[in-house]
Amino acid sequence: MELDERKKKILYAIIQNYQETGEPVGSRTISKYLDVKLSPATIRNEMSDLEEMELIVQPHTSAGRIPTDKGYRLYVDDVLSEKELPATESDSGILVKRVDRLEELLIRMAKLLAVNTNYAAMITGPKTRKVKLKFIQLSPMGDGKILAVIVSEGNIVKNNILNIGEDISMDSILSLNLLLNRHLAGLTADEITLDVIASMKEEDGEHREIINKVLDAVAESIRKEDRVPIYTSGAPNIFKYPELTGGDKASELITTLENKEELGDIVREEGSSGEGRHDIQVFIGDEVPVESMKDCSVVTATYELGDGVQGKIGIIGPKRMDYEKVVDTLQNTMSQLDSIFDRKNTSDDSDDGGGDKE
Amino acid sequence: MELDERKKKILYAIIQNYQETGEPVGSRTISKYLDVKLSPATIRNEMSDLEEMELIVQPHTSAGRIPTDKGYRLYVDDVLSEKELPATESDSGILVKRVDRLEELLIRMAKLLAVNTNYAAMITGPKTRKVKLKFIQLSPMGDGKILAVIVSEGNIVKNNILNIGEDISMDSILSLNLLLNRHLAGLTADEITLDVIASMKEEDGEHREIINKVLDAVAESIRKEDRVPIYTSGAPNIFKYPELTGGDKASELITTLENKEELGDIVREEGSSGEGRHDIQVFIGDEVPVESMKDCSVVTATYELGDGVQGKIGIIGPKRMDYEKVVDTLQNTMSQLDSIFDRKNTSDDSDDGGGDKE
DNA sequence: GTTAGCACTCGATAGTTCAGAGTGCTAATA
DNA sequence: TATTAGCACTCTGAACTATCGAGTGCTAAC
Repeated sequence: MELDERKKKILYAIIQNYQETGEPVGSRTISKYLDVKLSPATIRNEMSDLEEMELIVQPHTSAGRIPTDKGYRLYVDDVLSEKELPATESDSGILVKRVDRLEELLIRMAKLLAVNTNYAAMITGPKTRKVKLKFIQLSPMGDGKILAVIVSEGNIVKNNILNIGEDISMDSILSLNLLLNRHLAGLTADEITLDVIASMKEEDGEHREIINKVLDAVAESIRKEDRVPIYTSGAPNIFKYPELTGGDKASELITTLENKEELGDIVREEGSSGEGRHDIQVFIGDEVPVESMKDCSVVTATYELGDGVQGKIGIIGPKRMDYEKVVDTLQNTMSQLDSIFDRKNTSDDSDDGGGDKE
Repeated sequence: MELDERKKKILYAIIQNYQETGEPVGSRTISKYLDVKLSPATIRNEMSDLEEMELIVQPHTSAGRIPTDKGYRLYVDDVLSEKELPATESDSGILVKRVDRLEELLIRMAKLLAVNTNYAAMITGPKTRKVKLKFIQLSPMGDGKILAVIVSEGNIVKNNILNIGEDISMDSILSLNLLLNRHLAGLTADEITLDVIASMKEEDGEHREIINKVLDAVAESIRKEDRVPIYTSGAPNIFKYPELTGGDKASELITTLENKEELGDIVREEGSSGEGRHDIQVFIGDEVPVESMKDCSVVTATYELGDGVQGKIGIIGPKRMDYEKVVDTLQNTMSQLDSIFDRKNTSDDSDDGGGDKE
């Protein structure tokens, strides 16, 4: 069967209507909704065809129709591909201020997304293994411990406390700092191999033993960090959509969003429709690789903070989500993240750091 | 009216029964439940009295009784005051390993509490304003920025990126480091007043202007940190208690737990029943100072990581929560936190840092 | 090809009935 | 005097029924 222009129009009308109401939509409604004048009966005939094509279904006889995953897929692919890059700068300026710390920025972004879209939002930290090391700074903490501050490209700062077991002289610390930075600056975590460490060990002067210990600890702590953090926000938004809260669904969804482990499956997944810039992907219903989200759709996008530091951002909502708006919002957010980073050098004053989040 | 021993027994039986089932409990049930033999009729008479005393109520005529807030209060005060400090070391050893970073430790503790109790858990970071500064380490980052690493008593590490606007020489950094540590080490955030800063400014040698800038930035970033972070875990546990999920309750609760701001009201509150060590407090129903939690009870405790570094930990559940178990669990957790800190010096190897959480 | 008309289906809502749990009261009992 | 048995009464929740209305599919007319 052919999907002609009129059928398409009707399908989209159904999708949009269902988007707003969450109720199955009938032929009479569409008849009034469409710009061309068609009687309900005609619509019914067309609907019957659409149903045969598996683009819409009836939840039960004598209810209106709702779109199937396949119907959504068609709509999403079609409508979103026509969209130009919006390049609307909208409100970027207002939101981004006094934030210098990545973690907090990401959490804030997620929150913003959730509020703007009325869906749940998730965001991952950047994959740090591909980020270049800027410098390392060791400081003695007493008690046989050393504080290692590791700063990477993009001013991503990490603290590790190394437990060496014996105290170390100030001189050794200083020469270690020099040694480390001389060898490691500019490398990514992936590039810091055992060979590199070994060649550093060759070079050290006195205190060979303790220095080796420190080197090993530093190397390990740099290389270990492979689990990217995931933040979520707006989980309670799902309560706005009755189709997501029936039975135990709400509970399961909230659990998934709180635990976050499974969410990793989404950001790892290669979506079915790569969408140009920012690599926007749409998962609809069963396409979502998380069991508790088979009634949801997820839209993800990739942000990049220069130098290949990239992460994912995602919106989780009902299948009848407003895909257009979500994609717009995501693209906007991306632009913001990009621009924050671009003007990083000219950004304003200091801001707090520390392991706090609210 | 007098609350004699028998009435008390019946009240407690009602509370315990209701705890298990979540259903109103009738006279026949209690009659079978009690160790002494009493007919349902007798129980009914007593129940009638208890109702008059506002310790129990009927949700409707011809349903069993459920305890009122007042009834719970009596029970909690009575039962918990009789408890000895358990000093059960139980399973502390297993859980605490390879954690050296406070944030992660706290999150893990919250998760553990949530899993063990089947309620929701919250935990605050320590109040850092009262923690003594151990040392400060400045490092140049380029682009007119300086990384300030601030280490406090208890190895609480914070990074602040200071935006000075102009680059600064290595020499200046070194002398600044010396200056800062000479003046500030051992002081708490509260003690670092404008006077202290002023006296440091007096002392500097050359580059007076830029050094003043840095000093101001450092001082501000130390003093600013007054919002303690709050972590939660196990929010989805509330779905296990139907009385918390009726209507919009679940949504509101989850929202509160996600936003966390309001939770601050609980930890700030002075509870009505200070309970000896660890300062355990129980809020029942209306006593909870958060609107969306008027159907809940909250049990909080204070942990202390030596040197006055303290924070709060809390369990949020239905009013029919198992108070005894919760208090036990909290006390256990406290002991663990204490002991972690005690043996901090002998703890094992390094662990990851970074702003990650899962 | 479109539309009007009509019989039909089915879900949701409201009303009804009914069984069961639980009560309060009264009178009998120890 | 305290306890208990007995009984009438109340109320909830589940099951069942009737009804309404939205929406359909089909047929026949335009």
